[in-house]
Amino acid sequence: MTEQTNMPKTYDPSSVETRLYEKWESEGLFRPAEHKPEGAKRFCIVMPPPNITGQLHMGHAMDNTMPDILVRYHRMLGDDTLWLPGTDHASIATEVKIIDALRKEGLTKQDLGREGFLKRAWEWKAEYGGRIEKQLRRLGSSCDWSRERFTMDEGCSKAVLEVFVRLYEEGLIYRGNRIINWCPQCKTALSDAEVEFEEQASNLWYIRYPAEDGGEGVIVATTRPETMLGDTGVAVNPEDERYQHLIGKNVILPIRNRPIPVVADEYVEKEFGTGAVKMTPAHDPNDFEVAQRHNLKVERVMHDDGTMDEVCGKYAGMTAMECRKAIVEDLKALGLLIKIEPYTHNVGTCYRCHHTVEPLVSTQWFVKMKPLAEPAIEAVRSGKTQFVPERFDKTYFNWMENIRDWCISRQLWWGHRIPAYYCTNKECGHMVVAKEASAACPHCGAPMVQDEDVLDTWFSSALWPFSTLGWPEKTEDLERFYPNTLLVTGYDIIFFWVARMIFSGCKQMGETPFAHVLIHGLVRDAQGRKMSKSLGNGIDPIQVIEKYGADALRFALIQGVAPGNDVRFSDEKALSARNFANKVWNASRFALMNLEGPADDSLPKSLADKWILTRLNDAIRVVSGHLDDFDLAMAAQKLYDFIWSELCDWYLELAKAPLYGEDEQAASAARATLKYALVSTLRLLHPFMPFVTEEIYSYLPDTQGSIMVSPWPKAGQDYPEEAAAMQNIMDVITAVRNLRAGMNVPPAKKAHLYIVPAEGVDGAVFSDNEVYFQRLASAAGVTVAKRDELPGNTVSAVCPCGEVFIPMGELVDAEKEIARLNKEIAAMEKEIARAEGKLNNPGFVGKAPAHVVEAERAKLATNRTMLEALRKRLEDMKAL
RNA sequence: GGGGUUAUAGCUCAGUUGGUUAGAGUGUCACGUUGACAUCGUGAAGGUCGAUGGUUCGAGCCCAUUUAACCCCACCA
Repeated sequence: MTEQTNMPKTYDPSSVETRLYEKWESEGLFRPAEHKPEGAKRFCIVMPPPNITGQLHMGHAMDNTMPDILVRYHRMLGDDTLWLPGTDHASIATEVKIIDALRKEGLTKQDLGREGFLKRAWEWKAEYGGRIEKQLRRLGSSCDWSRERFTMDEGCSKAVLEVFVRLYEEGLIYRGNRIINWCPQCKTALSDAEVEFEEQASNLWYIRYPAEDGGEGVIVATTRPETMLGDTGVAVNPEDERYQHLIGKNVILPIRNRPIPVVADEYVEKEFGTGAVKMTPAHDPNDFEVAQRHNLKVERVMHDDGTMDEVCGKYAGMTAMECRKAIVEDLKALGLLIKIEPYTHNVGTCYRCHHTVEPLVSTQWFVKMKPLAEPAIEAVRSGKTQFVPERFDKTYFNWMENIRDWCISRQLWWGHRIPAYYCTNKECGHMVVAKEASAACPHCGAPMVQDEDVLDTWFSSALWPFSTLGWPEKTEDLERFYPNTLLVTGYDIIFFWVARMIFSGCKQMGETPFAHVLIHGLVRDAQGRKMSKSLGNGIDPIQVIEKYGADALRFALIQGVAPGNDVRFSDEKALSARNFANKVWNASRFALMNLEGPADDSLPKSLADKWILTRLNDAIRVVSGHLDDFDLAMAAQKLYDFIWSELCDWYLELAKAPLYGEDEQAASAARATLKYALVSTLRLLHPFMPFVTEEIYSYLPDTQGSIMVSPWPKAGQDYPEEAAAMQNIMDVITAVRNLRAGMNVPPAKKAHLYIVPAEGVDGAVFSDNEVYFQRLASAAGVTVAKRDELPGNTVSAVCPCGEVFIPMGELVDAEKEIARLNKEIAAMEKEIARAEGKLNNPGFVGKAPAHVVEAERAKLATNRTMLEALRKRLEDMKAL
């Protein structure tokens, strides 16, 4: 060792990560240049904004690790790189949390009033909004915090107003009384996307609706007897012979004792139930549509809180469940309940509180989707936006092509208030939609009041790729970074977010918001279960960072994951990644101990030097290629293999010879290569493991500034011949190790090697590089020999480049050696037979590409030589 | 009902446009502390790539059928 290094023996992430991040941030390294550099390519990503109420979870860790790798890569490439962070106000999720907090103080949101509640919400945002940002920093996210945005900040709110008014004026936003999903718990409307279906065991109740003329009438089957109070008709299939006589007539709705018409509609399946369906247009989406076609009345029978309303008479005030019970009892008493069948069906629930959703008719605001969906479908169909992996475009098309109008109003307070103003004069009733509040009605002059509702939280996040860049103003950032290059997010929010950003971008900007959408899967627990609060199986990324370091967490998240697939996260994975970081640390530590002294790049390079430089070039090409394809897992795998199996296991060991040797020139050349290879490798690894690479970089001599703004490595000169020669040496070393291990020879016991080169292999390569065998194969020395010059009592191995013999004296067990040789011969014969079969096949020789055939021939020739050597060797052994 | 994913070593998973004798991590076994690292090194054992059929000179990879598990959408009351 020429020099002690002050690098600690093991890498301790906790002592460096925060310090490095603060340094990066304070030096402004996350920010793009003031203005776009001449000729630079754009690389821009907007961060999926986490909810302000949220705590960092593995989904966020994935959402941020992947872009960070790509952003750091492109920054090093010299691209005009921006990663824009921000947070989401998460209307319903936040409001629910605040209401929970209020309840603990014995308060309701009504107690505070709208203004008081919003004040409270902003305080909440100030308190918790910062938490997630701090946590994102711990991951190493190199986003430009100076451009950080919030969906309810002034600029984003302005964008929301602009879009709402524009769409309204074009007739793409309208207010209507339609059937929507209502959450009785959250007391708000929901969009279709916000309803999750759950399978529930229930019953199918068969109820008789007698005919008006006193006949038998019809039996309907229903899963929701309580909604019969709102029935305004019965539907049958037009072709159903059983009911022809009833079509156009009335039946009597029991309990309410009113006549309702029987209508014929294709929607009804003859085979299901009785083939007759009760129509409750106000509380069932399908019934609502049938009712539209047949002019059936729409009558609500339920309050917004899910209890039965006044028209229900004695049932008023009951919950749906209480009412169901009572109705069933009453129908039974009336003799109209025919039978009850067990039945399992899907029930819609609220995606936030999981309360059963009530479909009901209500006046809400909607976005007319068809005209918006078309350009958005085209954007993906034409390839202007590409999903990676591609298969997710199917998910996207399927949704976009079957899209229904988007209910955007929410009966909440926390969010963007709908910019609609109503005249308080009931007789006038004029409505104005405008960016500026209207104080007086333009028609009658009466005071105006603003709509009470706020917008779906996804309405504002749909604008994120451009609202964050300053739109609707024509800012330099908008010009410079729109369209974004890439969006990275999980497949679970393709509908909620990705799809809506695409149509919003197409509509407002006239251009799709991003060229690529990189989709990742869910992070699951070690058993493959979805992480959830109720299961309590969530893994906290911060705890993983504290235990193993952010680099380890990042690496564990992307390593060995096929694109778009779910990932199982386990402690073992993080441990393995931590060990890799430590390996890199120690390899660097070794290098640093030996970099003291001249390092002359112009001196003749050793075989090992030329080999590692060639392998490094390969790593540079492969890693860059995978990053260009967004294949982070493959890039990480290549780095792992190159660093551990080639750089550390071979090159560092090989380099010890010149580094510890007497030859100053050789040492100088080795230092030059070692330094170059190490710096290049650290740069390649930096996007994946930013902290450990930066920390090492700071210890290296002659490196200035931060590794994160150092240039991405470019492949240099290749040395194919020397690399092949080195590979031959490595093959022999491996064979020798193999032989020795087979005989349990301890490393301390050195042995002389006799190498008989194969035809066409220059033996000088082995003798000139004797030192490699001494260091790595416990060799006392190497003699390049002819077969007839060999000593007796040897064990041997056959490599493609020749044979190696080790005289092991009494250690040689002839019987064991013969058995081993027989085994090898058998394997070789099998392989030769395979190759011969292939090459004797005229189809293969005729149709396979020339290089494949050539490779097969070359291999066969080598194998034949090896087989011959093995047989000879067997003869010799038997002769002993 | 429609769409999608997964099935490869004991376990967890990779495997790029079809082309050497299918890889890694982890676990197991043997040996080892050789002047970066035991968070390590060397070596070994371990797989008829879910099944069947097809296309092809050649299939883990492409096609069809099939079995099993899972996910998303639709929502026959």
